[in-house]
Amino acid sequence: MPSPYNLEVEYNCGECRVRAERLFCNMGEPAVQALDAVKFTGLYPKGSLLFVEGEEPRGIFILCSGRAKLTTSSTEGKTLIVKIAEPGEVLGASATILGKPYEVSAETIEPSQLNFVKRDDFLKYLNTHAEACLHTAQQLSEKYHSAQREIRSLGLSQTTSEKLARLLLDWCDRGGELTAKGIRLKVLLTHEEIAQMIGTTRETVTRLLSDFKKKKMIDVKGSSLFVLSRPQLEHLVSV
Amino acid sequence: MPSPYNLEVEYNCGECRVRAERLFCNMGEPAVQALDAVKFTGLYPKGSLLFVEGEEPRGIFILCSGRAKLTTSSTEGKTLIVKIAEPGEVLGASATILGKPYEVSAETIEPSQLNFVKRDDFLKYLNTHAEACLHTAQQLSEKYHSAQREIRSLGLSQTTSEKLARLLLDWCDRGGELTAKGIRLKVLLTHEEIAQMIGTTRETVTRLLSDFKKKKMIDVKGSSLFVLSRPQLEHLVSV
DNA sequence: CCCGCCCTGTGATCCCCATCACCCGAACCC
DNA sequence: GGGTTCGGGTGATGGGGATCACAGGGCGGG
Repeated sequence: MPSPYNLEVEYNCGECRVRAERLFCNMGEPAVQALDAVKFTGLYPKGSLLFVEGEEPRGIFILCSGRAKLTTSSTEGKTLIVKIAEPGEVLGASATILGKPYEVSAETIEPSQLNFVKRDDFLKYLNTHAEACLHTAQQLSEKYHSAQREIRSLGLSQTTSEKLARLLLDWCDRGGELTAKGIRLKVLLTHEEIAQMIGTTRETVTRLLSDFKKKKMIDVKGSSLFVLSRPQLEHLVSV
Repeated sequence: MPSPYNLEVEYNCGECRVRAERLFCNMGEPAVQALDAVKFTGLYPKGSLLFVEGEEPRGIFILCSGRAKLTTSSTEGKTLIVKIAEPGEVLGASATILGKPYEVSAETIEPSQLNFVKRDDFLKYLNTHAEACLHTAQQLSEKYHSAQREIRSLGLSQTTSEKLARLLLDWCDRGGELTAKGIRLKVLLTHEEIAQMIGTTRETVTRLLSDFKKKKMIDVKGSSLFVLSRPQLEHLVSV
């Protein structure tokens, strides 16, 4: 099958190979088939806006592959990246359920496959499929959980280096690759975006990273970031 | 019926007068009766710890009356108040659903009635009562929504006065009483607690409040706080 | 090839607010 | 009545980081 953006596309949830690994999608046949019936599969290039903060909820997006950043921004143009969504996550569920405006914006940062379900269809689906409802509750719990982590990081950190250290440690836990040189992280974000993740400025991120380098805690080679001394990083984090 | 702490107690959800107003409890007969069968009603004085951050989830608490503060704290002893929970809210649901440790601590700040449901019972209840599951999803959506607001406030505010102004405006929206002198708020929190809500120090809150007073934006009489000029407060808030 | 754009790196400056230190009044309780 | 505790009010000080300004480097596109 020809697939744009070099994406492996799976149009049929029933045949999806990775379904079992996905918190939400891992449901029994009836629920999956019913989902297949109402969803619209879409392919999106990097930088696609799925929905915008404040907009009335049109429905939910299930992130099948790729990644998306969830952001919120002030009228002054300052932007905060709330979360980088990974495959398997459901985007826009809370707003869709409550019928309130989306509380964040969602934008793909890689070519991505997403399954869209219209609001009415989704609500009907939840009402008729208890299993889907349960999985949605789990998804929402996860989302709340990670929002809570973000709150801790933003509210309890004393200094900006603590926030940055916490972010790096977070990355180690979820995508670190062990090498001889230390834990290798692929950094696909610019300093600007890292700054937006921890609520600071681009310059400060640059300065802190080179400070970490000077102290031999990390090393940067191209888009790879090596964590040389995890203990030192942890030492910066109080909480 | 004799009731400790001057609380009106309702032991029977089926007969609860305010049930219809409560997002979660407003369910049909079967779901309510099943809830009645597994819940334990408890009365708690001010300052009761319902659960503690990091603890394995024992179950959920439904806040029938009273209020509770949800907090998270660093090892250094710094505390952040994440939310003041109001009657009708379900506490500890996300941790209970995921089987992960509670992500916040919950402590009553008024004498409160709470209905407790053990984890296993709650999970069974969700599995057998689709309506309850749907209402739980709504509850979780609400929680996520308010967490998102908190993230915005913590991450996007430029200054502390902005955060404080935002908090006051929030209070106006949810519990303001219109009087000739302006919007009256009953402040039941100490400066210390206000500081913990916006991630700053007690001294700064004191200074900012007296600054606001000097600028005739607010006035304080005992535990009443009058918002004299809402527009001026809004002007401090950029987002 | 060279121009423009985006990302990174760094210096200088300034100000907000955390921190420490102390005082005061009110409530509370031996 | 005299401690004691708790909440509120204020001054002095210092540092962290936002802000502004500019320089270099990689990279794509005309």
